Amino acid sequence: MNSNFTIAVHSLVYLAYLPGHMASSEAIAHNVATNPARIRKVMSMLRNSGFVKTKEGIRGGYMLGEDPEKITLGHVYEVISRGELRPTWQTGDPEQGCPVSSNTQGIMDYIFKEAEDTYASFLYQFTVASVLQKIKAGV
Amino acid sequence: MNSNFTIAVHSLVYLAYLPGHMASSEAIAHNVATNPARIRKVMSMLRNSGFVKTKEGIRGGYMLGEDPEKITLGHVYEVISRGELRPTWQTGDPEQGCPVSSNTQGIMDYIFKEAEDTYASFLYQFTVASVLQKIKAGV
DNA sequence: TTAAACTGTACAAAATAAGATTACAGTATG
DNA sequence: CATACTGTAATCTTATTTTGTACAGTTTAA
Repeated sequence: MNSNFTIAVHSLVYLAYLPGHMASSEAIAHNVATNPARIRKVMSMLRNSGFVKTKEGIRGGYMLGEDPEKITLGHVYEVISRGELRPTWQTGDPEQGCPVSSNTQGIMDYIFKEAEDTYASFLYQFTVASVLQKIKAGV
Repeated sequence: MNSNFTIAVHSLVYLAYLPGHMASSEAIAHNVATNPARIRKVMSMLRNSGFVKTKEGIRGGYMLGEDPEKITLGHVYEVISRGELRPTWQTGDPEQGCPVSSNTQGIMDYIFKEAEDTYASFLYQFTVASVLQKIKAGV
């Protein structure tokens, strides 16, 4: 898994921290400690799902597209990182006669998919607002 | 996450498929489609946890150290991959005054840890025996 | 109508992680 | 004591992740 999910959550929390304010990719990048191009790429994905509104041109930037109480980390995860939790390396050899060699990958695919469902479900209990609250509480 | 968990499960299932039989790292590597040194590294971890018994020297190799019904994928995951599910990249900057920049990483650490607990718990429902059964059933 | 401050996107470079390969000391077996 | 194995480390190669650069397109305002 790459860190786009972390960056998405951090950026959304930052926007929730500055309500009604347009933040540029440069400002967000500085807060997140990465580069503006990467922020813009992640924000593009979030915009396609309605989590943020973007505006081009002078005085443009990003702001939340929904109430921070309504944006769950589970939903953000689905949009940004679904499918990236499992390793891409493939075990065994489909051409081998031994069923252990040829069929284990298929079972692992199933197990990884179900396990990721569990993982994503867990994340639905958190929202951008609840994360911001924890941050303010200094937990 | 690297693929050591997949390799561990595949190797254990292979050993369960050949009960009472010593398999060499070369034979396992051929079945898994990787190299013997990698198999030996993973098997070392499994041996430290009692999942397999190893024997050096001529006619040596590996065999299961427990009943395949008793080896759960959750336990194997804990031993092989615990802690590797989350990204290593760190968001924000602890030196910045803004609490969003300095505290988001801490919250993400907590969320990733809890989410991984959920992930590992899910895996406890599977055993080496149940995976082998699925393979034999051709699912 | 044009300069400035932005996003959107693509591509290349650098850094890091994962996997394969090689090597060799140590250990049983016959 | 030769052989067939494990245990482990070092190194090489490849894949992935992250960063950096560039530039076309969009909006604002003088």
